[in-house]
Amino acid sequence: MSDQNHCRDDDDRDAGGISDNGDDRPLYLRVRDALMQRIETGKWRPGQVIPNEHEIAREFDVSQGTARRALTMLTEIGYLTRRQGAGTWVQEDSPAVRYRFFSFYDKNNERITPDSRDVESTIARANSKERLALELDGKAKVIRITRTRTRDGRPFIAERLSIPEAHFPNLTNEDLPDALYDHYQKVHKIMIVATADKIDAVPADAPTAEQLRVKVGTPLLKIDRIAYTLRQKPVEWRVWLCHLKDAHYVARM
Amino acid sequence: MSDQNHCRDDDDRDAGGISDNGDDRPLYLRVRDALMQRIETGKWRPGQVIPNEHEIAREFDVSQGTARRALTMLTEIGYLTRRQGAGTWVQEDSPAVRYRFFSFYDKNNERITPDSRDVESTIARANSKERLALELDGKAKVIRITRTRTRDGRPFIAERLSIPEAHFPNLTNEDLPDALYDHYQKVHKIMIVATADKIDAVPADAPTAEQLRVKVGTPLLKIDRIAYTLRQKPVEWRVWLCHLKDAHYVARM
DNA sequence: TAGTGGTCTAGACCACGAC
DNA sequence: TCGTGGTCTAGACCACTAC
Repeated sequence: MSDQNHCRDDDDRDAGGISDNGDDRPLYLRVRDALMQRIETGKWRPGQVIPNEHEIAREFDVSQGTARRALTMLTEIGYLTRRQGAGTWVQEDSPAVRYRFFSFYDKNNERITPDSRDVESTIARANSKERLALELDGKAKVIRITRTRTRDGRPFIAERLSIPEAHFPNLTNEDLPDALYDHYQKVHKIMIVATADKIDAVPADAPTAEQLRVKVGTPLLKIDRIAYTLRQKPVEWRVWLCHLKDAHYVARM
Repeated sequence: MSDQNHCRDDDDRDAGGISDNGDDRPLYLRVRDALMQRIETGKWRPGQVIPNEHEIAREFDVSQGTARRALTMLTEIGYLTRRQGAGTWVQEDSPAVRYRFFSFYDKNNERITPDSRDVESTIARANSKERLALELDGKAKVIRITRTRTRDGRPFIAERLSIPEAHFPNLTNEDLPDALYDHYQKVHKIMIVATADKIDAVPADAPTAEQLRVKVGTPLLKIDRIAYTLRQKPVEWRVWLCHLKDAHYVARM
């Protein structure tokens, strides 16, 4: 705890607050991360109402303003929803949340929620591109997954992705749902909070053309994505090749 | 001013603070907008140091925390830069700022700053797509601009855009620089703070192929963008057709 | 009506930067 | 050393929601 407050009694440190354990970051960050952990580990479940800011302040032995700052940050990154007069909840686990990084919309500007098929996964030593993308050392292994994403039963995205095997033990033995980021969070306690996409247009090569049922040379949208955790660590590299008939990818700045 | 503060004297209202003038929004928003206006109108110029938060608080007759909140918001949207121990400045007018919405990078992940040529502009009654995109009524006029964006002298983007004539008087008589958003702000006091891009891959048609010096049918990246002011008003619709050899568009979420 | 989040204040100490 | 922004507190009132 900080000693900078002139009003508090320094003798009661660690009598209910969060211990500093060598963590000299500001209080609001420590409270934020402690609350975040409760959400990520499922102690506080989606949809659940959490204690009000007075109670949180008392629990961590900080002022209401500091607790509030932590809660505001968690609201901004989408972990929490707050409503004046009502309370604070963990963000609902809706399709809109599960697919919030799947930024494809149809011609009516409604979000597309895809299905998947032909899922295949293998484990291998990371190649040079994977080591660069995922910041891995020479001996690291990766899990490679390929899928065909479909929309109303028709293939529209050829997907291939790589993730560090060390972070996702046993993943190859699990049933993989369509929404992988959601799966990472629930099963592997890894939350994706940011992505960086490199985008270009490319002609379809022969295998991709067959996979997406288009002619060779058809213009495809290529999206090359790195996904990051809150600590800015890259944990997934994926490439999408998309044939978006009557649809589009949306980017906001 | 608010009456909710138990410590302040209600009789000194409007004796130096910001008047409410029917504006019942929170103080921090009123202070934010007042400061923003000074930046947008050029009263505070890029690179200039502005008064510290105590002085701003005193000027607007609010607490330091309230002034701070306004300053923090302006920092988050890129109007200001703050450095502990040093001070607060209006954001420098660098190429990185001028082209911050031009999100193209080369193969070394360095930002591309384009040139322009073959600029043409006309004024016309808005068509139905323009009325929809820019939220205009039936009689509104628009300025249409077409340009070829070049990189090291070679064309790589075919650009066409529409803006409401009412917001940009005399623009067709002005020398247009490469960075239009910067021009909008400096000359027309309209600041672009957000964009929404719809993205897809399309084959090059004949005129575009000639403009970009590629074969008909070459895959092009198509970016369909609406640009918004801080008040969420759409003020520009632009379409880019891009042939990105050894480059890519970047989107972050 | 009770309880929640939202706004606001006054004032303290700390970390950092310029001199 | 002095001035700046950054953190933190304690406590007030307001606006809204659920009961």
